[in-house]
Amino acid sequence: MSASSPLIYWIRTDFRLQDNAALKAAIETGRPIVPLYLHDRQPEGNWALGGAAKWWLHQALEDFLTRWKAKGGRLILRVTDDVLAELSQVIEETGAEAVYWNRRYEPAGRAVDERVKRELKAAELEVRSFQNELLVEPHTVSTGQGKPYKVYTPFWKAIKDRPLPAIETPALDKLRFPSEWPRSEAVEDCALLPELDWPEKLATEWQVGEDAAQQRLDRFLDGVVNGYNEARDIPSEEGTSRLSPYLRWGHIGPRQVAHRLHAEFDLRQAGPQVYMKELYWREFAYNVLYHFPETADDPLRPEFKKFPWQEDAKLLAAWQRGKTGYPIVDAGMRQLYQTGWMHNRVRMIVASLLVKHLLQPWQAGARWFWDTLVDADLASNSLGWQWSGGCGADAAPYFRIFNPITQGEKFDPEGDYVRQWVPELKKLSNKYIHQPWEAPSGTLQAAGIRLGEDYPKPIIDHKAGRARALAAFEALKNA
DNA sequence: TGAAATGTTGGGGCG
DNA sequence: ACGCCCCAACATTTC
Repeated sequence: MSASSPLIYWIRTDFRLQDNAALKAAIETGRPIVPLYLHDRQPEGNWALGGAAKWWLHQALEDFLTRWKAKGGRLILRVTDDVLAELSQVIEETGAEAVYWNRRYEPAGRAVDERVKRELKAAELEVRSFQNELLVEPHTVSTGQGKPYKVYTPFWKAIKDRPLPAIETPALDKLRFPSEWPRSEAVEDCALLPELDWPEKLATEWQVGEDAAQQRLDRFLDGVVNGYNEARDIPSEEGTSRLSPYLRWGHIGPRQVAHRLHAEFDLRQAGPQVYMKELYWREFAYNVLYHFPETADDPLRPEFKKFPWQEDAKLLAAWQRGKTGYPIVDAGMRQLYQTGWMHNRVRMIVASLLVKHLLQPWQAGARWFWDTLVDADLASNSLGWQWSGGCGADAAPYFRIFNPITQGEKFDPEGDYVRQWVPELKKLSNKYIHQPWEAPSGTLQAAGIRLGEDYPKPIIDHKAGRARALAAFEALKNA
């Protein structure tokens, strides 16, 4: 092997130059580096990127192009239907003798990576993969019985005292690039942007890229995290980190977040401690999906395959568009569609309504979130929806049914969140903001609301919906 | 990281 | 003074 032949750094969801294990190791070889992104037009499995994710990816690629250019290099972009064939092609064009990447963990990606690694090694290339996107890789965790954890708390206890993996700082000043570059396609060739005006709304909401990720973290650690344990439940406040899309796309890594928490905070304090545990919920989600790869599509608890869902396209559509008649739910669904993101407390509330009151399969909700969230992450999304459906790892018991009225009153007591996203209810007083159908007709009129026209009546009566969900669960138990 | 139903307790009004 | 009732507040259990 020639020491001056190029090395391909294969980029997937690790759009950052800092804290990058594969890149660090690549630079240390002293070889010229070819940064490569392969856009797979026809990925295997059911989870091709959703619309919001594609929009984000487009911006991420542009950010990364700029970033590599600033370093005197390039980002090579290829659109393909066959990742292995395209990678082999680039290897041939460049004369590369090594390929490095950071590991991914979802089932389809793992299958591709295993095949690629086998084939390239058979062709006598040096192939290395690295831990970069997780604090704890799933294959290193098991219970005393040698089984995967299915409950968060024991999982957390088992791994919380492990030393944090060290930050991997690439020596960017030692970067070398080849003198001749292979051809690259343009970001536009990936055809990631939809024809709708949707992206304009997303663009006003999100700054995409590595710098923006660091700014988000700075802002969160500059105070917000101290109140996180309580403020995280109030959707009208900036009480959460909003780092989820940045973690999803690797603009920032969990090591960077965890190390700063350790360095700058006392983790016995409630705020930083609760946030750290949330970071480990992400680890738990990856752990579950890794060990139970079917859980993106099927319930972890197999008896739930027979749950008597009552699929109904109209109900689903009303939920998707934020027209259920329950203000806190509609506010959440509209925030999601308009910004590509929804506050986590509200995610639980809207999920409960869809799965319980409306008896729609959790997979339908998971799919909508997958298409509309900029942070759509297969592991977290699957875990979250199975949690809501009562059929997953450490799930809420099925009979835990959120009351959308009291949840609204508890977590949006002044109605600020509802008024922001459901402006037609703006003039309604706090007393009725979470249950407009209870308002006297004069009050509604004064607020300029004709119920059923300006704003829908409740799609289902809460008490009746709750009773029906419990009956469905009872039927499942007896089946 | 619930909610509702049911049970228990204790204070106050009142005959 | 006492028993009775009502009800709020809290605790427990049930879904």
